[in-house]
Amino acid sequence: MNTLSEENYLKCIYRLWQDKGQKITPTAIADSLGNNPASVVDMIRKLTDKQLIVYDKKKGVELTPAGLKDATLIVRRHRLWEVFLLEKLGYHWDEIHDIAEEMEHIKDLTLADRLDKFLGFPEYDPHGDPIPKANGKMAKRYSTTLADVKAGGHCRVVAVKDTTSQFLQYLQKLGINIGTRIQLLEKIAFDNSLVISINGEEQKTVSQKFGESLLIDL
Amino acid sequence: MNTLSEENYLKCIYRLWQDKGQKITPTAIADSLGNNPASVVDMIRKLTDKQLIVYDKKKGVELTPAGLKDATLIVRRHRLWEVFLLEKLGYHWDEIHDIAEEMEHIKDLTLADRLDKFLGFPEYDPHGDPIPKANGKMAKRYSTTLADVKAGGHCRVVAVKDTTSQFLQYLQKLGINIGTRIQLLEKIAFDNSLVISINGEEQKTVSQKFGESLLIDL
DNA sequence: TAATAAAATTAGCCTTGTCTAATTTTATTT
DNA sequence: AAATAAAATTAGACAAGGCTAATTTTATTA
Repeated sequence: MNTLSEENYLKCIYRLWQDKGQKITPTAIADSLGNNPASVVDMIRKLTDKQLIVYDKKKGVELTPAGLKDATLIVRRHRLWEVFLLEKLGYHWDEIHDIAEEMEHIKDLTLADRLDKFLGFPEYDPHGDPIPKANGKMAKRYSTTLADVKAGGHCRVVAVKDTTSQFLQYLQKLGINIGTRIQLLEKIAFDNSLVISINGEEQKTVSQKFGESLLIDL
Repeated sequence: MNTLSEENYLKCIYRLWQDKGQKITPTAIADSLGNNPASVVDMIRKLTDKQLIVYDKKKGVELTPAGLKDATLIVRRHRLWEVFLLEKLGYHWDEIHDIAEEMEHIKDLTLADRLDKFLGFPEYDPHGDPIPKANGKMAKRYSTTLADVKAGGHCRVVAVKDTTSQFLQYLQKLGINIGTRIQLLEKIAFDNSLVISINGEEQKTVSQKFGESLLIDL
């Protein structure tokens, strides 16, 4: 059984691994969790002792099969609770992440599976992230962002890479949801700002950071 | 905001206060939580500093209005989650207490109210305990136990005072649920054992402890 | 009331998970 | 390759929340 902290580290490592497939360093983990690198080094030792990760100076941190299993279950619970909070309790898009952050740690062997069934076995959570199945498999993860689209190209929003309420509320204000169609009218060479048309309506300009936070399907 | 530990102490004090209306001593709290009295003394200091309790050697520990409010909310959340786990996720009577014990600590301002609405504003939880309303008020709590019934008397089970799986599974085995009708046929003078007839069927003998754990309405 | 038992409290220690500051190792740049 | 910058690590500290052992209070009983 893992502690709350251990679970948060596992989830963080899992996310970093999925996000980039790059080397996961103590500093990267520290930045991601807002912790001090010294604390991360301590936890790396603990998780290594528990055989949930392997740490190699060259390769960085990697999840072992056992660690991946644990991390996947945490992510599964997180995303299922997000669906529950939105669909059953009527929360908004931008309110659910932090609550699910707490609920994902509820430990009961059958809870995730029961919740999954109760919700009708959803494939994606409200942010467009695929929900791992009981066996660990999950639907396709999209990786192309709005920033990757060529000028003139059309696309459809399928997920958000950033689940902060700042970003989600901004999206709401712009009228963007999962499924919204966007045309990229122009890329401003100076700062990579993007001029877009949302659902065929009047054009708006958004930043490069914005574009990189929106996952799309062409 | 209270820590997990503080919340558990508040809930414990609330329960002891409701159970007996007796003086709540450090030892009583320690016994109830399975902690050492020394630890309890530490926490009494913390909760006193936060003005959630008042401790007087003569009167014992008492919740302040602020402490009562916090404790009531924790109990409200616990009992609502129990209803959810039983009714929506299909858990059994004896499985829900421990899970709700974790879920009651999820902190979100509107969560309890949304859950309450989603569940249809239940008055009682699956163990027959009244669920505090958003304003802190709650339906009647029963206090008469099967052990209080006179020989020959009839009664109806309305709640359980003990929510351990040991007790609940025993009840299940005997075919006793909330609403079950019981006739007390005889009290054995020697050890206060109770000879009962469940739903008018063949008689069974149960202990005094058993009788004191079952709340009934005459 | 004195003796004894029980309860409460204090003192000091432990573990978890965090931190800062100092040091060592590794990378990068000149 | 040497100098410098960045990253990793170690050492030592701290807060929370628990413990044991010892001591002081408070109750109870002879």
